[in-house]
Amino acid sequence: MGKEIWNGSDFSLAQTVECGQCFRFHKKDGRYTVIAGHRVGAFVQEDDSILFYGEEGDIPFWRNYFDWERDYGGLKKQLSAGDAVMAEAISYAPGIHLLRQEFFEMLISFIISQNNHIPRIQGIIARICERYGREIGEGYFAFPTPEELALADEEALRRLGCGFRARYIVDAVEKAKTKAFSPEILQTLPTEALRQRLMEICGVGQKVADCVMLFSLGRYEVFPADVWIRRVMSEAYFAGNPLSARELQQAAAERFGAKAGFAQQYLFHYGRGKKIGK
DNA sequence: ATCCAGGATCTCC
DNA sequence: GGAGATCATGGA
Repeated sequence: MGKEIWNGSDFSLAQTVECGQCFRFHKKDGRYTVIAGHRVGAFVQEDDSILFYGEEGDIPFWRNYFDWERDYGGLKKQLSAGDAVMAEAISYAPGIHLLRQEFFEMLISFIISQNNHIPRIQGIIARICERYGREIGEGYFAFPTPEELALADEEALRRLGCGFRARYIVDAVEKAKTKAFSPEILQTLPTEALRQRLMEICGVGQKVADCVMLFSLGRYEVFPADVWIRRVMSEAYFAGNPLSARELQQAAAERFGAKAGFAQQYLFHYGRGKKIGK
């Protein structure tokens, strides 16, 4: 029997897990098994109640992981005010929370994400974990640490399907082993300096850096702009006209300010789900 | 089968 | 500093 570990509105387990921000979960008749770092937990949602099946001691971790303490009701109200497109995007999936994921896992995962499909990204990450991560019970594998993934050379990563991203991962792992790229040190940097530091890694451009900052370092003001976000922003606010990266970032900053990262996730899931602009 | 994906890099102007 | 080709791979 599951233990109720959360009860509240403004949260959907399915929407949060399936909106494209995390890649390691399995769904089986309404029950989501989520793997985060070296932890695995299973969850079922019944109305506003979240039931948990897993290690009792991990509950504080999962409460933080799902970002349950934040006032999403107030956040959504603020983002929707005077913005019909944003309001529609939020109503499309009003239960999305931004997960608080692990730094190294996000770094490698979003390097893999470039010019790639989400199902394929999930497959590559799963193979990396099975090959280099340690087993954490009944067929589940932790995401490898930088030291563990350092055992993989470029050729081995290519065999797992990484393609041209293999050498990017090698460089990312090499840097992630150094203190300068530890999340603790990175977290001391202001956002722009942090972005530039991450972009020192070969294969990390602004989009990947922004995803890492948003999903693992709590930089909620950043606005990762992928193909779907470009389409949605173009359709929603610029009458379908293409816009430069600078124009897009400026529009997001003006409209969404310090909450741009949340806006981005609602817009991304909405645009991708409804194939806006495609 | 052909297209394309939560882009980044390299080249060339 | 901006536009265009190129990069591996396999799901759709």
